[in-house]
Amino acid sequence: MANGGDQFGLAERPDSDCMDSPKETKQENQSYALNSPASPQTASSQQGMEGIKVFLHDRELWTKFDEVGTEMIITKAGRRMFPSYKVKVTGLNPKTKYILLMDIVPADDHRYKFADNKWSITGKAEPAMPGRLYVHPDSPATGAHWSRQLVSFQKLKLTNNHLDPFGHIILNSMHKYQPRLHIVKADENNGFGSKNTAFCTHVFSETAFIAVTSYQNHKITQLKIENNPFAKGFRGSDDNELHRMAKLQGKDYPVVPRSTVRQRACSAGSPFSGEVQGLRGSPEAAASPYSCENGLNSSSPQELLSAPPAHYSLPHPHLQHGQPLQVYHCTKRKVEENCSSGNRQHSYKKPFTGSSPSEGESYYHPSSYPPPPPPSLSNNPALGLTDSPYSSDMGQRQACMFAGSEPRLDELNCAPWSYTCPLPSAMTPMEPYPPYTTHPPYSSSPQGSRLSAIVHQSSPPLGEPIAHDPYQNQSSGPPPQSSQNIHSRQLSPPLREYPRYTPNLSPPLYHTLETHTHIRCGVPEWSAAS
DNA sequence: TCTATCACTTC
DNA sequence: TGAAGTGATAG
Repeated sequence: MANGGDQFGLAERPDSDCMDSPKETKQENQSYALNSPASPQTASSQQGMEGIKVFLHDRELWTKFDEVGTEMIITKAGRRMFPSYKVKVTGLNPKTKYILLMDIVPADDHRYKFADNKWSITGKAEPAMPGRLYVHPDSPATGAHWSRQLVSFQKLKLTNNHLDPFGHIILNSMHKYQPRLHIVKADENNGFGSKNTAFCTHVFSETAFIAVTSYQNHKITQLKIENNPFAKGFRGSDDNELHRMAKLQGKDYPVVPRSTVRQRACSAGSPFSGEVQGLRGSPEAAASPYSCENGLNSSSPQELLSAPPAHYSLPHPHLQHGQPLQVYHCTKRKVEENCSSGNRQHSYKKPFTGSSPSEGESYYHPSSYPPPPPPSLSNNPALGLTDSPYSSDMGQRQACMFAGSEPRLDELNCAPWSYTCPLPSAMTPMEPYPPYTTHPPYSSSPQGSRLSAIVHQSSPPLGEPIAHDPYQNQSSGPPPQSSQNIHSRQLSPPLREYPRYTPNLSPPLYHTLETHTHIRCGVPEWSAAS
């Protein structure tokens, strides 16, 4: 791959302030574990999170895009990502319930432009959009469930509508982002956010992308057309395309598609070759994700919530491309801790690039950094996910989104975010986030805190040190470890719906959790997990 | 840059 | 069969 990371200008890697440098953190294969220095408790706190490994599905395809400089269309109505974000997860306790969710955080604080066939920085990023979390519709579900098959986030949609009422992830056009996967151990209520919530975060640098309202690089257009079934109609090696175009234009004669022309013109070099090259860092690393494990948060989930989004703030977190992020464990620390130090900011900056680990390697992320952490889960009922994961209606289940206000890293802090769970049906429109404010008001609400943290963190996280996971990256194959045993799914106990979310969480909640998130009351079956 | 609309596709 | 996801296109 190209230089991965550079394409989009991400050259820098996060430093380690907060986190240990990748190297340090990196632990070989297994590393994800938690040993993050930061967390003292790693062992215990991380309760079972340490052996979790995540493999990006279709890594090769992601890598192809990454090498060119992945672009994702964002529309007012919401657009799916392609390639789709799908992962294979192993190392989960079959009986323990987990909540899988994603967030997409700013990869740096720049605004990009595509000119001269390449991406370049054109200024400072706009304020981050409200951070939102996309909770996988099957959540909460047992480790057996998640391990059994690929976990797909293909229904996740991206939008540029700051007031989006559907719970889609809100992004700014011409800005670079990094998707992150968070695996959170469900609490007694099948939610997350409680104090001892354990979670880990995985980042695949090759999934970084620049959000656009229309494709800038024709190479990306071509890759999308070639690989996305829904774009099949545009594949036209034959005359089909010309005929189609002619038809569209109402002409009898073949017309050369504009795109074709344009593409040709551009195709010459890789766009990103320029300074800003790719999102990704080293090609090699591509597959691996890095994760940061957070073992547990001691702090209540809420704390997490409260954490601010980090994005911008961070100095550039550029992730390294290619590198796997591994999990950072933020373990137990309180948010404050996480957030606090100023230094941390820099941490992000440093890209993991440095030595990007080879594919195989993974870096361990210390969780320390404030936010990187995952989603905060909240105790809130709201956040609680109730349902039975397996319920037949899964289809119906919708993913929940949690929104935060802004994820800013800057502050590193702990500003709280709001999250929402939008459900299409049930969603309540939430309020928009406070527009770009930096700190959301919500900050510290207990309830939301953790989530927000995650959310926020999300942003920041990128910068954070990430661990690379060697394994993870392996695109395909997950290591054997995953236990395939499938435990029967436990149905969840009766669900409880939660009352809508209240203000405490974060103000902007976009949505009600109700739907998705119902929380259940006691069902401790999984408790054993750790 | 962004949006609405189009024809085409998958599901 | 219709809903929904695609990139292309014009404005």
